Amino acid sequence: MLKEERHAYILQEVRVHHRILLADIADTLQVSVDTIRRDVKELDEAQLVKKVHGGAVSLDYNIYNYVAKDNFLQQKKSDIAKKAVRLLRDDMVILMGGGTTNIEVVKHFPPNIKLTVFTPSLPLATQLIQHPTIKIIFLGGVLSKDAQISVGADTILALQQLRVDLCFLGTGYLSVKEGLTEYDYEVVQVKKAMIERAKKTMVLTVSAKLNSVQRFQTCPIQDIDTLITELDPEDATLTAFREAQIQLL
Amino acid sequence: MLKEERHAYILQEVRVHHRILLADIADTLQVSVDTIRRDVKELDEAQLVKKVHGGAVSLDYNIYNYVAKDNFLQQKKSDIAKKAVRLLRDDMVILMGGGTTNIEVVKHFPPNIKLTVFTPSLPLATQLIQHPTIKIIFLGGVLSKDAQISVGADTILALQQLRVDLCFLGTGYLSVKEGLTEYDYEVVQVKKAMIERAKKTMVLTVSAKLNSVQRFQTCPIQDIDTLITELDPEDATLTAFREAQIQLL
DNA sequence: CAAAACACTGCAAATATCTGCAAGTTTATG
DNA sequence: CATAAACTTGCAGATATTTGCAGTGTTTTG
Repeated sequence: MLKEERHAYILQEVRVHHRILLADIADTLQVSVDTIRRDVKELDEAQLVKKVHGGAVSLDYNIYNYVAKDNFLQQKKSDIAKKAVRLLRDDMVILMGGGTTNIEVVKHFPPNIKLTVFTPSLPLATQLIQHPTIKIIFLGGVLSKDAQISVGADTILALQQLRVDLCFLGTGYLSVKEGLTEYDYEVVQVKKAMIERAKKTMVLTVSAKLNSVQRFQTCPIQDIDTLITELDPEDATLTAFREAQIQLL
Repeated sequence: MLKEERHAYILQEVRVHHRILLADIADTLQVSVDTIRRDVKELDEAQLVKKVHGGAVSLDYNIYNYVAKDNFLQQKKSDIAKKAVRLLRDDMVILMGGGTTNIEVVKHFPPNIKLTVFTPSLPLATQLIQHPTIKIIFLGGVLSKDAQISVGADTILALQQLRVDLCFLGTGYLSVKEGLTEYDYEVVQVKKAMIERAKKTMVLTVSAKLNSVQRFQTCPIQDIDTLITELDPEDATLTAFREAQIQLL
């Protein structure tokens, strides 16, 4: 194998996954880690990748974005995500909706976890593609420009063929009295189908969004199994949900 | 064996495999490695291949030019995109594959055009979402991490329900003899289905990619209606395609 | 702060390249 | 047609590059 081929392979991997591990590449290409280290060093000197301890990252992939954006709300979402990933086990099949909280969950996926994720969300799928071991099935359909998810009959039909372990819903407004509500009718239809096809439904939301109500109902409160917020499960804000028999994390 | 014959053979091998090993060629042609080395040196000086330690690689595979070439390549892709959008009319229904050239086409869509676009490509859908008047239908399926498009049975089945006006294919390698080829088998299956469901198929590619061949055939040259490159349709490079009755833009 | 993972250095073996040369082949020319 | 000049090819020996490994230093992580 030519050095140039290895270089091309490394660049390709960096383009697709935004980051690589030297050991992975060495293993795949059947050469020593030292060789890959030297390759990456050259690519770094040629300003094609950025070499870091243990691997390399893409130049345009802005790691600082992630930290810089770490504002107050982001911190809460990160806390929610950490709780959510604790529910995951290898070989689970899950459904994920859209929203920045769910994206945060994907960022917190353990690097080696083996999951099958079904999603109608374009941004979520884009985030998932960067994970090395997740199998992603995108639920096709008409793309809603607002929500950036597939909606409509095709999406609902595709959902009806599934039976998954968990469903993570990251958008929407939850209230004890009105249940889960939404302002977009088409999104409601998709979420209904998602909840129906999952054994357990988890709602992920920052506490500020609780007790709000929107125009359309996705489901009554009883259909929600678990509520994950940034708050301690014992927090007084959540009392009403605790009384409604919702599991709190 | 004449030197020119060896040169032709070497160029052919480089076109097909993107790389060669001096020792392989020497063995196949039954001449010394030194001779092949000198041949490759000449081809390198003539800017037809790039000589590297142990062999040679094709120029468009030459990663060191990657950054420098990028703007140049971008200009070509922009030229291709401008030609492609001239084919669009309001209320058309089209299919678009992946690749940076297709993304460029989307960027060149007129702001008010009314189109329905079906696509299995995640990056393309993400780009399309920014357009105000396009109706997008994402073709769902298992997401290929390399190609960033949906592949597999679900995608093919969804495609089989369509009948569209135009299909834009932006990746792949086109040669008169071998037709449209690809290195990813699953992508080939999707593209086959796309071509089948479109009244007309347009291949969009920079001229450097022409006359290259990959492992799997998507379709023979006759199934392609139009070839759009950055070159003038009368350019001598395209003669073989003109003779194959391909419309050139 | 200690263990684990990773990086760096120098070295040796394998492989590739370069140089000069001699033998063979082709081409040009009177 | 004869012959010199130019080119081509393979080989041998010297030089250079690549690669994996072992030993040692550095960074990361819990």
